Amino acid sequence: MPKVTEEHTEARRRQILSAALTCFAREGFHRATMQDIFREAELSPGAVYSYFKGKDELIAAIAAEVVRFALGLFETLSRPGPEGRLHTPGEGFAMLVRAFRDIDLSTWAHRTRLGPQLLAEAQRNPALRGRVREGLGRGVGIFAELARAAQERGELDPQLDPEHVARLMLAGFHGLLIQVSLLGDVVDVDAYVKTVAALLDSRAATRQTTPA
Amino acid sequence: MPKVTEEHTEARRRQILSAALTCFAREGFHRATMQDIFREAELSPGAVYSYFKGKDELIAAIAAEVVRFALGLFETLSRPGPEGRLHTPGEGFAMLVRAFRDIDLSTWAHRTRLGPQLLAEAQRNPALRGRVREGLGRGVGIFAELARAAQERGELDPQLDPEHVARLMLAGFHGLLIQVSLLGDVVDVDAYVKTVAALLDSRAATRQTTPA
Amino acid sequence: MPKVTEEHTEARRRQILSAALTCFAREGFHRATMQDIFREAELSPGAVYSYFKGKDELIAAIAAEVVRFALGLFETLSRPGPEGRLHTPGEGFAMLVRAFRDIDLSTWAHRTRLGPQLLAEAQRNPALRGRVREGLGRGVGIFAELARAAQERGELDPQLDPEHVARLMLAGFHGLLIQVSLLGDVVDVDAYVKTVAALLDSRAATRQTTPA
Amino acid sequence: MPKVTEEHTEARRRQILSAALTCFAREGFHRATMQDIFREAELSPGAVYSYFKGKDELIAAIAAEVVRFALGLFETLSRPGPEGRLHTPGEGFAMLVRAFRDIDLSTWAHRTRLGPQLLAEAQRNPALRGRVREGLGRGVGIFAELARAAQERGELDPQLDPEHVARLMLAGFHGLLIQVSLLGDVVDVDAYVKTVAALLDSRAATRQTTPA
DNA sequence: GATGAATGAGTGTTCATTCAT
DNA sequence: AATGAATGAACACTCATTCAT
Repeated sequence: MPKVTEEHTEARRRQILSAALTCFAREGFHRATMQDIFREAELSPGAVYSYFKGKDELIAAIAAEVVRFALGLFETLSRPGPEGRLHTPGEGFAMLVRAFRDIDLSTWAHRTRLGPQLLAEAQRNPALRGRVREGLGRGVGIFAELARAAQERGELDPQLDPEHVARLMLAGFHGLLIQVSLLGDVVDVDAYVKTVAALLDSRAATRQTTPA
Repeated sequence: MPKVTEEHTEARRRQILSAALTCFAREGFHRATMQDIFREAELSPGAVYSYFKGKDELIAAIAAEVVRFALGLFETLSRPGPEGRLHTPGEGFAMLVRAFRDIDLSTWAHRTRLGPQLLAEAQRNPALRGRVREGLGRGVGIFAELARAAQERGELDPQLDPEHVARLMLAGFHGLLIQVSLLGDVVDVDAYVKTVAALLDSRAATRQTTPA
Repeated sequence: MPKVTEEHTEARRRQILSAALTCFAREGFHRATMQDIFREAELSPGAVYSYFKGKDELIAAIAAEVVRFALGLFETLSRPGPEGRLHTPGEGFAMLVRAFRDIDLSTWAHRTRLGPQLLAEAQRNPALRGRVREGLGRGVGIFAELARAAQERGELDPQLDPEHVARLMLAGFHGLLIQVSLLGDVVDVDAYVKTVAALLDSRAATRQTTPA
Repeated sequence: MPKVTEEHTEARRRQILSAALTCFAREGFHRATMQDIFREAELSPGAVYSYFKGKDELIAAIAAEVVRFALGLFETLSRPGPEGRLHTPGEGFAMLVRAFRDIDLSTWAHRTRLGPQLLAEAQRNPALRGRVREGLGRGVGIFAELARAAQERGELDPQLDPEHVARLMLAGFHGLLIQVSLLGDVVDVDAYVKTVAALLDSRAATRQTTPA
């Protein structure tokens, strides 16, 4: 009992989760077997099962981590930037993509594979579904807020529905993951982000000026 | 039951494919068992296996159909509309979503579930991967063309990279499927399409005017 | 009813049996499927099933044919040859091998494969077992008779047990089929026959000469 | 059940192999199901599959054991006996049959059934085929050697082709298995062996006397 | 706490056989 | 008589999970 500290426990959890993530990204949730994970983690079945109740819990834990990451990011996005105003939608979008690309708890390639799988799996797995919906809802809320703020500052066409601008931003992100996971480096992520941001932001500044 | 031909055979194929689609949409490719499909199709294992070589071929056939549909649609999009000019990107996007929503070979709900699954599955399944990549490539090509034409007509900011505008359009579509599959009717598809189209099209008319 | 004559019926039976024999020799009794046979016979399942009750009956019919052939041959062997005396064991052995090799109702290669399979299958299949035992018994009987006659003529060591000489002759035949089926042309059948015959017969030639 | 090793593993392998051998001898390779083997071994499917990759490997392992046994025996036969000379062909034959009859890793009845099946199966199964050919080749080589030595000692008719005498000896063995598997105790194995040995050996003694 | 051999329900698939036409 | 689409029991095999040590 004194032997095993909390740190040890947490380290083991991370070790297992990391192995699982690698396997899931490599093979998909269903094709990856628990044996694969035991091997990747260099741990016995019993060891893994004493930290997680089963495969579903492993998937859920990974999903939870991804969603937690996203929620934290949204939180950041909802706070004014250094210039003292809320980020523009374009800035927000760029920050989302970049933050997601720069985490180090696994490679960008792994994450682009995992994202679409998680999204697809969430359709059927109630535990995932709740979490993912929460993340989605929060994302739409934040981005809609940015859009509304931009409209108020006269930087975005006031006729556009902020909620649906927000949905497009999320879609733009999810769709990017899909394209990268299937096409790899053919997709120039930076150029994509720049184009999307330009489309979202340049927008109404123009508008505003125009009519007058 | 001898001397049955062509129509009968084709009808059976459709019956099986339709049952498979229902099961895959309901349970996911991996969780759906062949038994589920036999039951849904009200056919015996042997009957199904005499039309398709196995589960993989069933998945491949469904993917092929989806991709074929998309390619046909892209073909339509690449031809000038009634006004004698190419469709604007916004029109193109709206046509894509609406066409996909209005096919009747199964419900919209089924298709929104199937899409993300197909995209996720394509990561690991080489047969799917090739097809999906082809569809993706063609889609980017067509939408980029529309974007370029719009730029030439002075309707889209010439600074935007047409390829990445096209990628965003595809992403906007895939992301929509994801959101609808997870959130259901919470998503107002028509409003979404209108917003995206407005964002894509209104654009440069304004721009044009601005500099002055 | 008038349409289909008995000849027609018999021709169909032979057509089916011949196809089955080809398939069984090519794939083995268990691996060969009824579908293979339908294809080989260019006949529908129903057609085949109206002539034979099932796969087992097909196997039984082929076995029956082989055994009938062997029994006919043994009958011939049991009758005195042109010189007015019974054949020597060596002559008998040579006649057995040559007769079996020269039937034309299928190739020698087919028959060398079928033989060992039939013998193995007879262990478990009661219908075959009875027939094969009958053939075996008759073979031992005939060859033992030849051996006894040779002993009486002073051409074979009288100390040898005729029954077991007969068993060796049959074994020499079955073992030849095995070797040919596994080694193909590596086995020089004629040289083998000559050697076996010499071993069985020469014996007494010596003997003959001796007394003098 | 952790920390089990070597002996345990080897014991399990033998337990499974033994169960498989029993089932194969009882039902034949194809009719025996894996379920039969699980039941006979009193083990679960997973347990069996963790020791052997599949049914084919089980068959291959059994074949390997039989061939290994035969090769070891041939090795023994190729060495001079107590009298300082090579065994006569008749002695060699008797040793082969007796050694095969006296192993205790399963009953003689089982082995007489397995032999012909293995020989038949080897026709189609390339893995078996290679092994069996090797055993056959070695057997012919050894027996031919014994025959040649006997010829040199003046104990065997020098006109006989040693290779084909050897083939007859192998055939005499395989054919014995066939007869015993089909006829059971009707066959007096000892008398058979004595007769065959006498035929092979007594031979030239006679010869010797003749010329004079 | 950790091990890993063992479990067994469940999977995708095959194929001898039937029977409406 | 002949067809061939359809059946469904049976098969080989997988893999998430357990538990004696």
